[in-house]
Amino acid sequence: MEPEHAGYGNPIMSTDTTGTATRMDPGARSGSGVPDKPALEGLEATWSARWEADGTYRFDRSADRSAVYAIDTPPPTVSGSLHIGHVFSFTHTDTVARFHRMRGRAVFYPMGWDDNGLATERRVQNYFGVRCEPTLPFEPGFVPPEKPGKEPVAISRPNFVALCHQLTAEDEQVFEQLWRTLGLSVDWSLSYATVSDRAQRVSQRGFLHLARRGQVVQRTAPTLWDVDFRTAVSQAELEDRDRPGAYHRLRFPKADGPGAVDIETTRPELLPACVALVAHPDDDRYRPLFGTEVRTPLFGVRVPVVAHPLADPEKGSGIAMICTFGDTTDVVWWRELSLPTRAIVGRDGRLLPVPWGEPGWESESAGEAAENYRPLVGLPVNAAQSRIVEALARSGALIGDPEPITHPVRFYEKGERPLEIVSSRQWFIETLPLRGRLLARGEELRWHPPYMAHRYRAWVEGLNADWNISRQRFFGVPFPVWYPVDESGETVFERAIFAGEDVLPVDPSTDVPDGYTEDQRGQPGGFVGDPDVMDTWATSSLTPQIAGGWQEEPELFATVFPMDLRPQAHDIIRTWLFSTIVRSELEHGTLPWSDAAISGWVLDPDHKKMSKSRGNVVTPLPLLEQHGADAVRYWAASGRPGTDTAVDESQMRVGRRLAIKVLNASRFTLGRMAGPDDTGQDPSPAAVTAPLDRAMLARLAQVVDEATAAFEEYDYARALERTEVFFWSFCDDYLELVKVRAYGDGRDPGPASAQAALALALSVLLRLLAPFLPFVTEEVWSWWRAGSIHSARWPSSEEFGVGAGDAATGPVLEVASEVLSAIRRAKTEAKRSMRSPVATLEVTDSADRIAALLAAEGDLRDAGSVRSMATAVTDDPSVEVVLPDEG
RNA sequence: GGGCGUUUAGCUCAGUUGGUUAGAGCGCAGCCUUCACACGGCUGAGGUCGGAGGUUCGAGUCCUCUAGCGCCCACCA
Repeated sequence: MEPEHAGYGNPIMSTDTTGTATRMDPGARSGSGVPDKPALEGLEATWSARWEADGTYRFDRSADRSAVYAIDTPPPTVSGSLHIGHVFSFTHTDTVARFHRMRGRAVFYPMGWDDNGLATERRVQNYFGVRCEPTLPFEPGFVPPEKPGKEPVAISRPNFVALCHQLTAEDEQVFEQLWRTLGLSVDWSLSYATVSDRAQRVSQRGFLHLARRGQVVQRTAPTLWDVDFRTAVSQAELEDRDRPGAYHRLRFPKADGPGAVDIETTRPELLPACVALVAHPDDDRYRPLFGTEVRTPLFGVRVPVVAHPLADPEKGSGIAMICTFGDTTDVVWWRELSLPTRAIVGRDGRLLPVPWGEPGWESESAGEAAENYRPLVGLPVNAAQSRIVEALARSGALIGDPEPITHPVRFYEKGERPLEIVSSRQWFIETLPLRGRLLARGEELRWHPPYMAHRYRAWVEGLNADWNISRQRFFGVPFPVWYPVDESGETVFERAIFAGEDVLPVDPSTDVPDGYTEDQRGQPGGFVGDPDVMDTWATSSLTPQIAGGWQEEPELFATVFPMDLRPQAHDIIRTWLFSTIVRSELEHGTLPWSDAAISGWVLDPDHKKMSKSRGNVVTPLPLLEQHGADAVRYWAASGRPGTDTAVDESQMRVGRRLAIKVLNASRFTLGRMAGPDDTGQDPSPAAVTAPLDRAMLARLAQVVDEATAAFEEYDYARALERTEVFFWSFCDDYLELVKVRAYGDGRDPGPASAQAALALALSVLLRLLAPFLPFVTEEVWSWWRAGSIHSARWPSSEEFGVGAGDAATGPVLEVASEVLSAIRRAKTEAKRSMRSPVATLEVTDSADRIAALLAAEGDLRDAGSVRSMATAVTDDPSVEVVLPDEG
């Protein structure tokens, strides 16, 4: 029993007033609290409300660390649409949470909302028809247009942020309702949002700690840049997309003397930004050129021919132009070869005006260069390319026709145009020096399934840049930093003024650093706030600290950190999982959790990846309404850990059938008992004496062990499968076999044994199924037990004691079931009713199996309506069923 | 280019240290209006386990090679 949750009482008394569809008129019930027509409809509403009211899933803060099971829940992006994938992976986590709760752990299972970042900004822009214009003043009482107009309304940053908060709050309500309907055993009192003050404090404090230790640095460096969003992005947010392009063969005349060098490029528009040509040091074709100079066509700039091992002799002409900056290889070359910078692409993706002939832009024909460049200024890179190719063709520097190719191009994962690389000032967490330690943490973490560790390792080994955490956006956690402005009005970035930890969170655009006053903002001798916000992962990487109350609730944090489980999907190993390990390593010198359970994707019914552009995204609510939460959970829990799984409504129908079977089999089982179960306790296994009953319990004990072992390894799918297989055979065979005997008055050893076995098995089976089907199991539990099944203890095979079978009773259930099947087969082939009698039954088999059969003879004869039965021991097993003549 | 996963009945998938005639559900067919369940039950027909080779008394299960599918990573001129 579970004395701490004895408050449920009997639902006949306590929930009839709710008038839910499952509740029949009390008069229609059988005596023991079992409804006559049990049904699934309405269970979600009834029980989710009840769990909330009773605090069934409330985390026990007084628990000892060793008794705590803490989950670092993935905060869903509330600005995204509800997605069946959420239901899938959150169900997996929930089954694990319920398992550990039933095993007696205090489960720390918070819900987080990721309402940070670009996704929210975009949704707010579209939803309200507004755009953020940071130069505008705050407008108190601003109300957005009822319907978004054609032209977005420009509003101030504070107004924009307010709308972000408003919309995310509404979205969070929708999500929470979905989660409650799905039956997640979350402690809703622990919810957090990534833009909350608390999350901002943690983010800013984490940043300040890094800054104090010199682990975050500000640098002006070539930065991956999305020209549409006008923000920097990090390596983790890149993705490659195949795009059409073309090799253009360009001729560079030698600067001194006759001759020329031909190179190939897909980005001829970057020719004005060319700072060198590069070939492999061992490439004999170009070796004589190393150390010499060539002139860029059209612009007449002298650039050196240099050697670097990254140049691939096989690619193109084997010699490439280095521009500042076309891609990340250019950055490597530029850095390692100490080349000058000639940047021509602005932050808006258009070509900048440049001073030909002046320092850095020396040209042997500056006038001509300026003439050739002028038409390009202000053009987007694509248009500039067309224009410059025309000019190159006219000048004779373009050799042959461009050769179309398809090649991978870097994009921001949420972006629509290829990334450019611009030089800008950004905050970086220095991850490159950490690689060794991060790899070791990856080894230390227990991955489920284990092969997911490869993805992490590949990512860490492939790191080529520190983590840029600055974003030039509006809605996010600001950096708690200001900079002095010197007397000449220049910002002195080198002397950053950090906020004190006691005043967090701060917004440097409205708060003032110590020693200054607001009227000094932006003035010579005054200060300016850091205009950027943090990368969304800079906050999400701290979810264990945010949820666990780091530095705010020290006792809580000590109790839950390091956490036990990080559940997440495999697509964000390189972002969320990686960045969380980085932050924990730097701040705490430990893993943030011991285990990571990686779930797969949900694919559409045709096994295609779901995406908005394909229009095949499946929303969960209609499925929950049609099939019921337990059924949808059944489908989700059938997906093996880490495996991509298709939306499969037929699986949901199977789940629904299972849930209904639980209702009916429970009703039947409880109806077999001599009277209402007035003890509220499982019967003693000692009461189970009949060999068939003992054999059934022995098999069930194995199932308990298997399910427990599977859950301990996070293999909820196996636990479900083992339980389910047993449950169906329990219904189809065992229940049929004991049906008649269990009708007895309970005083004979036979009926008493059957009734005890039924009650014990039902109690165990409901508990095994509770993590998967929380609603229907709770409903049935409420018919005959006090308290929530979800606070009941997980079954253990030790509970069965003497009830667990021994070798002698082992095959009884198996043999009896097989012979019963043979009887059914005979009746089916003869097209008889299953109730029709069997005249004689003759069974031959080995001595052991015949003995087992005889041990269940009475049950078998009852179940099969067998009039006469004969057995013989032979080496040739057979079952002969003789039906009486018809009529 | 490197790596990971996957390939078992029409479909979706189990198959845990290699061991008797390869399992389930769905779908399909037939039967049963059975007193827990027609949102049901029973029974049945369907695979030789992607391909080739090897190890072994014995392989879906281990090894090698190979093909298809999916994914991850990569310096993408």
